[in-house]
Amino acid sequence: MQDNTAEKLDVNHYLLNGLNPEQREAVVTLDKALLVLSGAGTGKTKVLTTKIAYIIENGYAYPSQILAVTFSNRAAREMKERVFNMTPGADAVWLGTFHSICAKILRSNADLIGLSSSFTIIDMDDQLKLIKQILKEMNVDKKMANPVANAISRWKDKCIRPNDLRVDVTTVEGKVYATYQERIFSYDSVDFGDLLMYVVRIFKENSHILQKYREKFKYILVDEYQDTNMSQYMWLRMLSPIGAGLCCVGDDDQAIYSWRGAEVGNILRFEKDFMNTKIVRLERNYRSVGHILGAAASLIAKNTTRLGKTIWTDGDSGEKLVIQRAYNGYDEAKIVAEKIEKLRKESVEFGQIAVLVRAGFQTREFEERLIAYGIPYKVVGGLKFYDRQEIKDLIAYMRLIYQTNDSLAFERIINVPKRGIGASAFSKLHTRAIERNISLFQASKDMLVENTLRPSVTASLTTFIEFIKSMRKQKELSPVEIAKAILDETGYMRALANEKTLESQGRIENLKELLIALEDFDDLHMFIEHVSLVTESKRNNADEVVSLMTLHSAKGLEFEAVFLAGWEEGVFPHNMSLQEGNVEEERRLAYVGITRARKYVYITYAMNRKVYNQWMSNLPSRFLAELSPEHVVHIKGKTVRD
DNA sequence: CCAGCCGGACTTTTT
DNA sequence: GTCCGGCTGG
Repeated sequence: MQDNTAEKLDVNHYLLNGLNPEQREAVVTLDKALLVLSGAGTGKTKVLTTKIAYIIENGYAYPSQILAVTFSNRAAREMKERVFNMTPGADAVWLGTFHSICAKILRSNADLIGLSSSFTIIDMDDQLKLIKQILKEMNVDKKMANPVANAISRWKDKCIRPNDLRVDVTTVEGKVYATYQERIFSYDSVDFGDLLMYVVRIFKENSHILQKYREKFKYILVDEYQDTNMSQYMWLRMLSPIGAGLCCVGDDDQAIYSWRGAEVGNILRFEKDFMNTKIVRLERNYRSVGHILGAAASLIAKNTTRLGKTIWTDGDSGEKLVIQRAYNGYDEAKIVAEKIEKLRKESVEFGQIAVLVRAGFQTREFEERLIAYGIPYKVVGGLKFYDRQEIKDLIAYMRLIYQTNDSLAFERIINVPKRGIGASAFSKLHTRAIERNISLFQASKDMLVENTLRPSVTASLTTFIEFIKSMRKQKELSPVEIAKAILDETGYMRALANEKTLESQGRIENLKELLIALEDFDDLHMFIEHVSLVTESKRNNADEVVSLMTLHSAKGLEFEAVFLAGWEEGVFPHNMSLQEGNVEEERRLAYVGITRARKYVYITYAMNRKVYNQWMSNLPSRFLAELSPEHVVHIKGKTVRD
């Protein structure tokens, strides 16, 4: 345009270096609603990060005018790191998960919903507790808690509120939903689904707010678009009604979250939804050898509802996929462990090896074998650091100190460590809180004034309440100091130390670890926000250990060698999916699994397997037959038994 | 109120 | 098998 064109071209040139033509096109296309269909291993993160840098470096927008949303914290972190390396000033970019971005927006507009800006974000644990509570009041079997929690989440995924006609109030789920929503609101809390639902509602009901954000975000980038649910879609459509400046990256072949409310339809419908759209396909794969890509392509081709794309490489065809039959689950784990040892001798690092399974519980059998073989491993996505009992206890104290209305936190710790306030005393407090629609903390204070509780309960409840109050007063304390005071003054640490078991030892270690992590935070609120939204601990990344995880949590990762275990009908594809008639999603899961590998894929299946303490024989997974024969080798061989 | 024992349910995937 | 929750006796 002007005299600085040459300079701009130089900048462009520098950033676009090393991109293939399609990637380049995806980066420089800014004036259209752009959908980047990005096959596995085709460099979508590279495109996204380069695009952000490109926008900033060329001055098309200020960093703060760019919104980039991902699904996982891992993806957000990776993107942040890579963008920062490319361009300074990128820290002003609104880059984060859907949930963290929404939390940010909701905090600055909480009053419009009737929440305080310091509302609490509750996790699934609290959610389930609350639902169980409500079920108990309704005299319904607690077994319903999980189905109810699920139903509520699915409604929220679609921005359906309790009074919506689509909620059938004659069902348990519908009834609980209304009470649940009232109760959680009275606690000044929101759950994951609320984060999106409330922001959508704010946008809908306050056009000036929506307008503000629309003007603010000149460019919106969305990662894993195939996994967006209805409320995320509504959210995006409101922020970018015609799709100007919108760039969605995704792969319909890797849509594996329908059970969580994701709608593949969103990506399939892209061209109809927005004006002036453009689709760029990234098909050139830089990750895997030819046989792996060939096998993956032949499998996914069996799906009927796809936009269609074929990943390819001009690199080596490499080794064929190995399919091996095992006599039973035990043998399967043994085969895998032995093969891992062999790979290690061929100098494949442990950190470059992953064992992927369909369901979380399947990791146990492999853990046992790996321990027996002395192979170091980690279970990814299993018990998360912030999910551990002792960590949640400590955080509950901090939550209560920060926000005394947080009755879920109150309930968690009122008798932890044991201070003689058991079920009966608690139930009195709870009843009072419900009757007057006040927090448990307030109810406690009231009942202490009335002095209607048993003397021993009065004494310890007073101590507890006073402790919380005094911590609240000491504003100058840092989060670490607060945490130390909690562990000390409540006797929590002492109680643990007295147990002297291996388990309590580990818990103490975990708490110490948390204290170290706490040093990164200057105020309590920042830390609480962090733990509410970030479920994984960032460490353990560089460990040279074998990764054990579900296919779902493997998405976005890559390894030199990948073991895909339990390929049997009923296990994978899973029975539930078969019943729901959702085999295509299982097939996509298989596709995701295979494409995690750079060089080696080993697929195993067991003829017999113990489920619920009962032996079952399963047929080999249908997916095995769907892999094009030219890319695989079968080893039916001997059954290895001890 | 609490510790310890017993019986049943559990297993799809998670921000 | 294991974990959780309910029941019972101290």
